[in-house]
Amino acid sequence: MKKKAVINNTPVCQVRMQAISDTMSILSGKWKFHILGTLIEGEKLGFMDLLREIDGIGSKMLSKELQDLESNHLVSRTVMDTKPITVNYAITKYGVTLSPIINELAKWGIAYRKSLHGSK
Amino acid sequence: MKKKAVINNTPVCQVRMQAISDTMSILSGKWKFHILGTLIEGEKLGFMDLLREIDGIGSKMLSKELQDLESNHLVSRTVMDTKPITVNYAITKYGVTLSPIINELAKWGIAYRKSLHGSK
DNA sequence: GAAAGTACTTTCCAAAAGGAAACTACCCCT
DNA sequence: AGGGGTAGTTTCCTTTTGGAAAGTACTTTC
Repeated sequence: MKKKAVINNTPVCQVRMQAISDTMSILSGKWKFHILGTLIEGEKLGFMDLLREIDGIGSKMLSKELQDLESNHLVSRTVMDTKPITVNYAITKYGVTLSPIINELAKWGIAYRKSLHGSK
Repeated sequence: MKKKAVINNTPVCQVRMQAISDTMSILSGKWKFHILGTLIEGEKLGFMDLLREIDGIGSKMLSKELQDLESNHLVSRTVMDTKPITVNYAITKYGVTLSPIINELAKWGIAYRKSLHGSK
């Protein structure tokens, strides 16, 4: 008799797995968390500000990632009609709902560093 | 006067950012969360079990991801001396500490689906 | 009118990630 | 000795990701 599949994959598990995939696909890429984290700290930053704040990122990636985040309503983009045209990027109310995730990731990462230290 | 950098990037922020990068690099790749999630549900699964449980994964990826997870002590691998040799994979005590992250990701993803539904 | 600042986009390329299929190797059963 | 199960590894290929550098366009300041 051949084992056919799915033992633990109940509907509940499937939904959870799908949900995790959704979240991760929205937050995928090397820079999403850096951008979100920076925007959560310093509200309302311009493109060049972000370029300076986020060490190592290039303008192509910053532009692309901001578009991704904007299309998912996590970040807002407002063109100001100042003398030299400026653009304000900010986290949205919805973007702030990611805070628990970001906090858990940071907490775990900090504990991870400590555990490496302790085990040596 | 040229703007030089780092407005909000205080030491605290730097540490948080680093921690998030650490966590994400450990959990990187398409399959890590699927594997961890499956192992958290059904404890002690064999290689072929995982291959069947995780829809779409191939043996190469499964093998590689399991090695990654094992080297970070999130998953244990035990060779059983049964008649046809079998191997037990299980989450470690340490791996279970990822639960809060996984739960937050799932929670957010479920809410995200609902918000898509509601806005239409 | 040249330099410098705003905000990007485009091109070109290298590296990383991931998948399909085949292959190894060993054991059990009939 | 052939079929089926265990646990992987290897090869070859395509897709995705990301980076460096240069270019666009428009404005203010010296």
